[in-house]
This record gives sequence, C-alpha cells and structure tokens, in this order.
Amino acid sequence: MALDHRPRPATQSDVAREVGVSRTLVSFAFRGAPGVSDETKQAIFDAAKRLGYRPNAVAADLARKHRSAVGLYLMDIRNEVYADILSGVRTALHQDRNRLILSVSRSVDGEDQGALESLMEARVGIIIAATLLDSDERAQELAKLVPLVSVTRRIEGVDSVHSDDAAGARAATEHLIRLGHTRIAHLAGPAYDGHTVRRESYAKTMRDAGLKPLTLAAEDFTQDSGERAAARLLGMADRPTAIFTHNDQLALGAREAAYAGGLSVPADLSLVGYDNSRTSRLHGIDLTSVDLHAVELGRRAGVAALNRLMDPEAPIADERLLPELVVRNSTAPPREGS
Amino acid sequence: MALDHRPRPATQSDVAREVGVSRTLVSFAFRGAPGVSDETKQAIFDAAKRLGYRPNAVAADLARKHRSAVGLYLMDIRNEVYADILSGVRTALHQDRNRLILSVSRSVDGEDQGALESLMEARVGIIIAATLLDSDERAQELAKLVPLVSVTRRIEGVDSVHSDDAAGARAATEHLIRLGHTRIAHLAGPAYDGHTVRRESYAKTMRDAGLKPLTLAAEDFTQDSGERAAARLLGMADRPTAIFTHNDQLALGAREAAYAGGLSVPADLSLVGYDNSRTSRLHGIDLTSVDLHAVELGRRAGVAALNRLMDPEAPIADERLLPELVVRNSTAPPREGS
DNA sequence: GTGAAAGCGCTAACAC
DNA sequence: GTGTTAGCGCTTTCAC
Repeated sequence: MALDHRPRPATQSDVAREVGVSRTLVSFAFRGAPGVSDETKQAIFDAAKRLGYRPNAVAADLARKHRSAVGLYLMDIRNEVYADILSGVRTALHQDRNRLILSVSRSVDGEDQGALESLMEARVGIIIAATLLDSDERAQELAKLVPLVSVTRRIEGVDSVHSDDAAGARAATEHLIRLGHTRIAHLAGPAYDGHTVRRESYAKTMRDAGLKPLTLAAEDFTQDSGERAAARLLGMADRPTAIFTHNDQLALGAREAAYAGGLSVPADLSLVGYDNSRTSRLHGIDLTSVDLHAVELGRRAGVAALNRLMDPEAPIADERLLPELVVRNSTAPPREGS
Repeated sequence: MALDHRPRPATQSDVAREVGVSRTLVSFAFRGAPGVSDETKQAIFDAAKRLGYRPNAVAADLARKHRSAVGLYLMDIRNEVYADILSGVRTALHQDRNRLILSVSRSVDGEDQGALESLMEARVGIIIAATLLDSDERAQELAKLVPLVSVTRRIEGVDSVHSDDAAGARAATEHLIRLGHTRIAHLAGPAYDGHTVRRESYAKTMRDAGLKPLTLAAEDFTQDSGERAAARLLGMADRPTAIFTHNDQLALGAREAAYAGGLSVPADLSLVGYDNSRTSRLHGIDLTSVDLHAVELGRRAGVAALNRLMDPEAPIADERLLPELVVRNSTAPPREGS
C-alpha cells in the first residue's frame, strides 16, 4: 500500500507526558493563558512540534460550552455576488480566530433546510445567511435556535445588512423610462419573502409614471430560466422594448433569448440587470446593471456577526447600503415606432 | 430586546429524563441500533420533538473516535469549474449522511495552508481538494495526516481523479495550428506543480509541428491578470495571432486586452480557453474552450472519498477523464500576411 | 430490553 | 507556577 500508516493524532496528554507536566499546562500554553513559565512554554511547544500535535478545536468548543465557528450560508455559488459576500465576510472575520464553515444551498428550490441543517449539525455559533430562501417566519424561528445575520435581505427582528432594493429597482426602471421606453417588463425571481422588494418597487415606479407594469417570474435565478422566461416575453404580440431583471444571470439569459429570436441588444431590446457582475462588464456584453456593493455587504455582515457573538443582548442591527446603477451599453432609446 | 431568550439546546439526557429511560436508550434509538422496543422508541422520538432535541454530531464523532465530516477545498470560488465540482461531489455524497464542510482558498497566492488548516481544525475525516496549489510533496505530507482525494490534479501516492490535461492542451494547440496559425502563445497560470502539464503539452505540440512555443505566466488565474499578461503579449513586435490560455478567465482577460488594443476576436486574434464556462457560451463571446467535465470529476471524487472512508487499505485510486475541445467562434484562420 | 460506567480531547474552577 | 477534578454531549462495552 502506498498509503503510509496513519498514526492516531497526538493529544494534549501526549504532549504533557512527553514534557513531564500536566495537561492543564499544555492547555494554558496553547491558549496563551497566564501562569506558565517561559521555559515550560518552550518545552511544550517543542514537544508539540515533535509529536505533530494540533489542538482539537471541536473538543475545545465542547468543553467550553461555547461555539466558536461561524457558519456562512450562500444561496447560489454560481452567482458572483455570493463570492463577493464571502470575500467580505472573511476580511471581517480575519482578525479573530474564528473558523468559517461554508454551506451552499443544494438547489434553488425554495427551501434551504438542507444547507442550514448542516450548519446546525456542525454546531456553529452563529449563521450568516445570504440569501435565505425561507419565509420570514421560518428565518425568525431559526434565529431562536442560533444567532442569525441576514445579508442581502432584511428580516424583522433579525440582524440584517442589506441593500436598498427599492432604490435599486427604481433607479433601473426610471433609467428605462427616461430613455423613452413604455413597454418595460420585469423578469423577477421566484416570489419568496425576501425577493419581493425589487418587483414591488418596479411596479410602483411604473405606475407612478403612468405605465403598466408587466412582471414575469422565472422558475429560479439561473441564466437558463431567464432565457426561457424572456422567450415568452419576447413572443408576445406587443413585446416589451425593455426588460429589467432581478439579477445579471437572468439578464444574460434574456440576452440569449433576444439573439436567438433575431433581436439585438440594445437596438431592439434594452436590458438592465442587477449585481454588476464581472460578466456584465465584458466587451460586447456591456450590461447596464445595479451594483449592490456585495463585498461591503459581506464585510458588514461579518462585523455584525462578531458583535452579536460578543454581546447577545445588543440591539438588533439593521444596516442598509445604497446601490448604484451602472449604465453601460445594453440600454438605449426604443426604436422609432416600436 | 427583540431577541428571544435562547435556551440551552436539549441534550440526550434531557430526553432520557423526560421519557424516564437512560441516555443509552436515547442514543440507540437515534442511531437505529437494535435493542429498543418500538414503544420506547416512539416515546423517545416524541419527547425529542417536544424538547427540540437534535443530536450533536460533533460530540458523537468525538466519542466515536471517528470523523464523519468530509472537507471540500476549492481553489477559486469565482471559477465555475469549482462550482461544478461542488455539485458533483454533493450528488456523490448525497446518499450518505456525511456532513460536507467547504473551504475556499483565501487568495490565489500559491499556498492554501489557511484553507486546509481550517479543514483540519474542523476535524474532517477526509479532504477532497480541488485544486491544491501546494507542491506534490506537501500534498503527500498532508495525506499522511488525513486521507486526501485530489481532484483536477494527479498526485503520486494520493487518490486522484483528474482530466487528461496533456490531451486537452494538445487538442487546443493543434486546433490553432490546423487553422494556419504559427505564432501561437500560451498564457499559463503561475507555475505550481499541479499546473505544468498544460504548458508542457502546449510546448511539445508546438515543437512537434516545428513551431516555436511562447509561454507567458500570468500572476494568478483571474481575468484581470489575464488582461495584463495578454496586453504584454499583444504589445510585442511580432505579436501572436492566437493565444491559448490556461483557463477561461484568463482568456476573457485576453479578449478584453485585445479589444482595448483595437484588435477584434477572432479576426485579429484567435483565442482558446479552458473550462467551457457558461460565460464562454454567451452570444458574442463564443469562446472556443476545452471542457474538462468538471461535474463528473467532482462526482467521481466524491465516490473515491466514500471508498477511501470505507476501506483505508484500498489501492490508491487514479482516474483520468478525457477532456473535449468545444469549437466556437473565437478561433479563425489568421489574417492574410499576418 | 435496559442501564451503569468509562472514556473521547479538551477546559475551567480550585487547590497546592 | 503547577496539578486535581469535574464535566461538555455523546458512544460503547458489559452486566442485569
């Protein structure tokens, strides 16, 4: 067998025995607690190195009746926004010695029990969730079991750091109205509690401008489902001349549907996405999109988690960032007569 | 405080006390072990539900002197390939009740100690690594501490499931040669042990065709660094008419560099990527790319991990899949006279 | 069928 | 400075 014999990992006791001290001293030494002479400390570290000892954080947590790991739930690993949030969370957590346990939603099927469950099983001390698919109610229940920080979505009674979706959707819609579009559709995601703000803001903005809103919900948040939904929109008799989508992936799907139908962007169809992903910035894609500053969102969520861990009694955090519309080349005035 | 009082989670003892049996019975009941009457079992489950008891998998592992969690290391969360591998791994692990702990490399800086360390700390029973940045030697050392499955990269003496990179790079290079290109450059990633196969295969294919290889290593695997490196390539006196890149992100960066320099793809520059990412399939991007079947790679890695867990003495796995060149519109014959 | 007791690797009083 | 002891939530002999 090429595999070497894997010896049972060294424990505190092994180190203590090797040095000839008690386990307590080893424990103290590794946690930097006072009460261990420098010599002893050196001897302990040397022995530990020799034996290949590494503290068992899991057992330590158990003994301490305390949970040091922070769990991060991500709805969609294929969406850059979540990668950005991860980056942000990490920079915030970097200082502390916290372990970060990631968990990704299995599929975008409207419930994240599996992923959340695995975080609970791993016995994390707090969960940062981006973006919860569950209802507000279930989220609030979850928060009773373990501290919860919701990113990207505001939940009453739960630490939340989110982006002003109403403002973002309004900016996107107004941009299209200002260009002269009147038949502006909205390609929404599935209608979960956390995802209604953008569609409502879109509808309100349309009505305020005297226009008729037209919202179609995609099956999920993927490019494929965006393409399917947009194909339906573009097949209508009075097809829209502009579409504002819930996220960039849906927008890219709509873009494919347009080209598949012989339409081009922005000449025949204006498109506004949401997320300002890297792909949206590619030459030839040039997607107008709303940037919700995901890295910063993640960073703040990390800070909020740290705060909550330090003070369980602190008031509920509720932070809101302002998104920003980035205008590129996927939007233009509608063609004459269309 | 809006936050409800968070009660200490119920334990086995609580359930046992509630039902009026010993802890052992509760333990047996939850693990489906024989020796518990159906009535008792029912009573136990009822009480557990009432009390909101959920088994502590971490403590169970500790007591069992066994590690049930599987750790998955991903090099780059922004690269779709890794999202695909994650999907594959999950489908393979789905049957089993194994916990999956994710860990993503902090930055692409040539060493993944941090991410690996966190997996060790979480006390996982096996690590699936995609793609290790460390040297073969360090990977082999790691494998002595905890079972390791390497995906995407073959490591001697370690369970590996990878794609035939030599074949992939050869196919890409030959495709460009066949189109008539002679000045074909290769944009490689940083030169880690695991990433040399593609560049070597490219060089060999060039030499075999009587052409002179020109390899430039990007600083990392991101689009930005691809853009910078490609800009240097395109600024050369005798600039290449085609570039084959280590991955799609680098290729997209090269594409940006081309357009920034007034060149268009494929008229002035042919481009072949690697990964066949979703972005590469977008209308207007149409990137010719090598598909390494990442989902299947991940699935097999998951299976390999399960096997290793079941039989530590089994022979080392070494699986290799054949990649596939997907030709799109980013490659064309070189312009006359160039 | 059921339960008592020891132990997993570690922490945290408290005493010496 | 250093060691003793009890215990975290659970599993696992082994005896009743």
